[in-house]
Amino acid sequence: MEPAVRRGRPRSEAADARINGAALELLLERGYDAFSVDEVAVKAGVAKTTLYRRWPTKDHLVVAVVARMQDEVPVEYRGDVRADLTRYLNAIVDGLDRMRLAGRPAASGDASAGLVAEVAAAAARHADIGSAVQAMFVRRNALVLRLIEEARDAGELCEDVEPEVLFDQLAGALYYRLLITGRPIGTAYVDRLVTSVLRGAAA
Amino acid sequence: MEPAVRRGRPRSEAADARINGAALELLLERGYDAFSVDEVAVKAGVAKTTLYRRWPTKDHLVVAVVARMQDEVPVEYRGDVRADLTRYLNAIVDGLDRMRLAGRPAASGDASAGLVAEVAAAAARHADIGSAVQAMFVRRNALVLRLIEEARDAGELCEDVEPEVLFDQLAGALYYRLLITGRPIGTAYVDRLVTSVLRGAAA
DNA sequence: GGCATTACGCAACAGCCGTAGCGGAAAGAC
DNA sequence: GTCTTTCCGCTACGGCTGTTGCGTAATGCC
Repeated sequence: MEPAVRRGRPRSEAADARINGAALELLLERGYDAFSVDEVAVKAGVAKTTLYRRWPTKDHLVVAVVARMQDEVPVEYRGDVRADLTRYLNAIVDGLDRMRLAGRPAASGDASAGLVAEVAAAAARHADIGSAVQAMFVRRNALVLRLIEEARDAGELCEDVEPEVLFDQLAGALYYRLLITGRPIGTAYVDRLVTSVLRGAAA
Repeated sequence: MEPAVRRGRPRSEAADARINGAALELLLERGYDAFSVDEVAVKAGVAKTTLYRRWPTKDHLVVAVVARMQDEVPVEYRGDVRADLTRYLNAIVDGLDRMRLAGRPAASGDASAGLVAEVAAAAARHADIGSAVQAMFVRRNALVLRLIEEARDAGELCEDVEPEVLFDQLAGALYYRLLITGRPIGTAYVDRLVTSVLRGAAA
């Protein structure tokens, strides 16, 4: 894809590192609105044009920062769909929780959409971000879809279960509560959700 | 709540009407980014300060415009949960579809988050918008929760079904596809979704 | 070494958001 | 009628986003 060796002067990796550090720090402590590209440039000791040479808009920068703080969630079928899905969903919730903004104390259990909502909005605003976000979720979800298929093949789930729909029910409920209704998401809710979803799918 | 009679000079209702018209038109044809408060003021023939006297930020104005284009979705239990829920969810999808931006052709069936994502982001940015949005959804969803309860009491659903969780699965899947994965949402998908959800809940 | 290419820092700019101050207009309160 | 309160239009402003132009630095290619 990308030519390994590019023609002119190479990008300063030191600048990359300083920008990433400054942007991450400022984004978490300020939130999207008060997060300013100018300030990132100053804090990183870099000209603003250097930032815009890497990301065409503030949205692209923010999404890149958020994407970088996403770590892999282990997905593995260990022979118990209920336990495996519960573990996975709880990991997702933890990941979302870690993306809460520093400023907002977020009364315990409160679902603070924070940066997730900004990423969704950025995806809606810019087609290229939308494609990238979708691709990321397709890749992540593929593992869970395989897990569901394995559980079905192992006889834990009905033959005619639709993995995609089943997963939409699980993940959708979480994101719906996070982004729309703002209701709390705890381990108790995850348990209730998995119970409700699996009741119709269990063999 | 609000004092019916206020003290000083009353707000110009003519200005209200012109602002609403101009804002709605410009928002739909431009999208959130290119939608400019200055331009609304010019198009409405009104000073910018008149706008900011009504809405403290651009986000508040946008959310107000979007809220005004939401019409009531009829919810009624007619004795067939599957049909009733399917009808309701399809109405939701239609409503979301109507909020698509004029500019984006949205390849048939494509879920274009458009303004929905912006409202979610605005809710995450401003606590007062968040509260208002949540209250709106609580009110809307209350009708569907009652529908589910009636169906349960009528013996169509299990005794121990949890209406809130069940509804999260349904609505969540739709918004998840719309906002996150961007996968298409059609009547066929709604059918598959309702089938999957009701299978575990049916008595 | 010389050339094309790309990155860097710096400065200036247009457009937008949101605020502040002003004179004047339209209502209620007395 | 007078006073107070609130709205209106106007102007100006600070801060942010994103762009442009310029001189300079670093790399590959010949």
